[in-house]
Amino acid sequence: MTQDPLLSILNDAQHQAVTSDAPRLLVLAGAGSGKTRVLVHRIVWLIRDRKLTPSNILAVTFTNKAAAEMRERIGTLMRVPPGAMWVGTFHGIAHRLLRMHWKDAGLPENFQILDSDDQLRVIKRTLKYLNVDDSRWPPKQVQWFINNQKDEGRRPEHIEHFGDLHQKTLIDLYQHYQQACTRGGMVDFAELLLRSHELWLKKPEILAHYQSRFKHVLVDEFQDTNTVQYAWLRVLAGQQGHMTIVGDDDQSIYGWRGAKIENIQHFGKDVGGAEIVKLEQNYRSTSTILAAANAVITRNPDRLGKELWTNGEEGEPITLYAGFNEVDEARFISDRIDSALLNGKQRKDIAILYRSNAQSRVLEEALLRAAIPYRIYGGHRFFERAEIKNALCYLRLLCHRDDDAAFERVVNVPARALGDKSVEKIRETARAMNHSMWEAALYLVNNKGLAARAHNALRQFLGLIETLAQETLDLSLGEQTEIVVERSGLMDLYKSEKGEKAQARIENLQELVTAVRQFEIEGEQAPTLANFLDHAALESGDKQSEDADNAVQLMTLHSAKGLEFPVVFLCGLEEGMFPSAQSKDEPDRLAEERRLCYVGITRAMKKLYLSYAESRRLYGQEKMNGPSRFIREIPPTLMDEVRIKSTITRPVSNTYAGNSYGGGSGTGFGSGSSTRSGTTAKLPRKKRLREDLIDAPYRLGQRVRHKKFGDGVVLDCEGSGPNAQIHINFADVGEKRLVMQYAKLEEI
DNA sequence: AAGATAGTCGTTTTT
DNA sequence: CGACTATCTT
Repeated sequence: MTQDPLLSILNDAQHQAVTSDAPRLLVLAGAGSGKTRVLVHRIVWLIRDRKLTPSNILAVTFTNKAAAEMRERIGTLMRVPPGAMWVGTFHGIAHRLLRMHWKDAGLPENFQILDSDDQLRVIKRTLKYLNVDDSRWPPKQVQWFINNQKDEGRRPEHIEHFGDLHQKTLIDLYQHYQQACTRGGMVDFAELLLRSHELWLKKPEILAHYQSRFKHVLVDEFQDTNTVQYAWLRVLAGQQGHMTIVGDDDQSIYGWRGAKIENIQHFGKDVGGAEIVKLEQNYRSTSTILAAANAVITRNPDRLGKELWTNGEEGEPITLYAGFNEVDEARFISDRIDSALLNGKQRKDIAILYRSNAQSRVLEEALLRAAIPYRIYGGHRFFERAEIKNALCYLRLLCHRDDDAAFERVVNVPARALGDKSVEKIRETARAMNHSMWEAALYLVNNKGLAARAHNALRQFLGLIETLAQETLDLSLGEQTEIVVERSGLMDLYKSEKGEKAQARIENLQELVTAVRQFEIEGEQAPTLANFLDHAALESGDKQSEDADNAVQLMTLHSAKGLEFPVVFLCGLEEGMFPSAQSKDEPDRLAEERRLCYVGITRAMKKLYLSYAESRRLYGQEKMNGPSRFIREIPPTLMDEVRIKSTITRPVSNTYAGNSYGGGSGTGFGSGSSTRSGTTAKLPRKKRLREDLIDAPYRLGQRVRHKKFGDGVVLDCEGSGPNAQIHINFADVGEKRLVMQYAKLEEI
C-alpha cells in the first residue's frame, strides 16, 4: 500500500484531496503546494479506484500550456495516453462542442473564430456604419463593453439602458456587431463560451448526454473563472455530477478582465456544501520568502484563509534596495545578476518581475550594458503578427469566402490599387444585399459597378483566391500554405521591403509553413485547413523558442503566475507603480494588487530581491512616489537593506558605472552625479543580444583577462577572424576596443 | 498610396 | 518622454 505510486508520494492534505469522495470538492491550493500533482493524481485515482473511464472525465484549464502539461502528466502516470479524456481550456472545449453541435447552436458549419484583433476591426467597421463618434465611443472601449456583457452572459436584449444615450449606443453597437458576426459566420472568444452555455439551456437532450458522460468535472485555477464559465460548469455538473475545483483566492489577479473571485469564495455556500482541503505545505520557497508572502497577504480582508509553510530551510534574507532613480535601480539589478552568474547561477534561473511592461525598458538597457543575455516575455505572439495574420487571412478565404474580416484585411494587401473608396463600395453593397463582402465583390465585378482600375484589381483578387483554392485542393496543408504565401504576393511584398523587420517577416512566413507542417505531423489523422485555422486562433502560439536560450527572464507579474525561479527581482515597488495609481484608492482593486504582490513573492525559490526607485522618470516627469506600502507590510526582520555609499571613484566617461551606486535610501538627490541618466549611452532598443551572438569570436558577457588591462567583460564583437574588433569593459581601465589577433585574451 | 506629422494617451492578458 | 494612431500631405 505504501508503495502505491499514486498515493505514497503525497502529503496528508494532498492525499485527502486526491481520494475524496465528496461530490463537491474545493481544493485550496497555495502557491507551490503541488496543485497540478493533486489534479493529475486525482484523475488517475478516479479511473483506477472509482472505476471511471477516461471518457467520464472533463478537466478544464485556462491556458493551453496548463492543459498540455496536465494531459502529458496524466499520460505518464497512467502509462497510456488518455485518448477519450477531455482535457482542455474553457475555450477549447466550448469550441469543440460548438463544432460538434453547430446546428443546434445556431451556427453555420464552417464558422470561423475571430481573435481580438479581428474583433476590433469588425467593431470599428460597425462604428463607421452606424455613424457613431469614435471619440465618444472608442473602439477599444466598445470591445471591452461587448466582451464584458458576453462574459456576464448577457445579450443586447438583456441590457437596460435607462434612457442613457451612451449606454443605449453601446447596446446598439453590440447588436450590430453581433449581426455582422452572424452574417460572416464569425464567433469571437467570448461568444464561444456564451454560445455553448446557451446550448446547454436550449438543448436539454444534448446537456443530458454530456451530463451522463462527464461524471466528474475538474477545474484548475478556479479563482479566474468569470460568470459564464462558472454558470457553464454548474449547469454541466448539474445535481449528479461530481466537481473538483482547484484554485487559490489569494492568487486571483484577473478581476479586471471579468474573473469573479466570489466564485471561489462562495463556492461552498453556492453548491450547498463542499469539502474543503487546504494545501498549505509549500515545496518551492524558503521559509523567509514564505513568511514575507504570508505577512503581505494577511492584510487582505475576506480571505478563505490559508498560511503557507515549509519543512525547508530559512534561506537567505530578502534584500531590499532603494535606488536613487530607476536607472540606478536597474544597475543594481544587473550588477547582482552579474554576481549571481559568477556564483554559478544559470541565467534562466533568474527573473526580473515588474508591474507594467513600460518598466522593462531601463532594465533592458542595464542588462545590455552589462552584456547579460535576457529575454522579455510579452508582445505579439506568433499567430498574431501582422504578416502571419495576413497569410492566415488568405487561408481563411480559401475555406470560407464569406469571412468578411479576412476579406477586408487582405483585399488590398499587397497593395493592388483598391483604395478606401473601393472597399467602402464593396462594404456598402454587401450591406445592401445583406450578404458577405465576397458576394458583393462578385456582384460588383459582374455588373461593372466599379471604376476600371478598381474593377480589374478586384477581379484579379477574386480570381487569385479561386485559383489558389482550386489548385491547392489536393495538396498537403504544408504545400498549400507555401503556395499561398508565394502566390498571394505576401512573400514578395516583404522581400521588397528592407531592414531587419522585413527580414524577420520573411522568416516568420517561412516559419508559418513549418508550423503548418508540424501541425500536420502531430495532428490526428489528416487535419484540414479549417482545423489548422482553429488551432491558430485558439492557440496564439507560445512559439517563443521556450527555454532553449539560457537568458534572464523579464516579465510582468501577471505573466509570472504559475512560474518559479531560484532568484527573483521584484522591482519598481513604489506607490503609484505597485500598487498602481488607479488601484490604490479602491479597496477591492488594492486587494488585487496585494494578491499580485503575493504572487510575485511566491515565485522566488531561494532568493528574493525587492527594489524601488526614490525618483522615477515617468511620462517625461520625475516622480517621487515613495516606497510601496507592500514593503512596509513585510517584517523588517526578514529583510536586509542595502545602502551602498558611493565611494568608488572612476574615470569620467560614458562607460558602465561598475560597482558604484547612488546613495541609499534617505540620501538626498543629486548627490550621485555619476549615475545621472544623461550620461547613459543610447542603446538601440530592438537589438537583442541573442542576434549578436552569431559568429562572434567571444560570447557577449564572456569574462576575459588581458595582460596589461586586467579582467573585463566582452561587450561587443565586430566582425570575425583575426581582425575582429572586441569591445571590452575592463574593471580597472574602463572600455577598450582591441583587435583579436593582438589582444591575446584569456578566457576566465 | 506611401510618407510626414500632429495628436493622444499612458496597468495588467488569455482565449 | 515615446509609442502608436489618425490625418494630412506629396
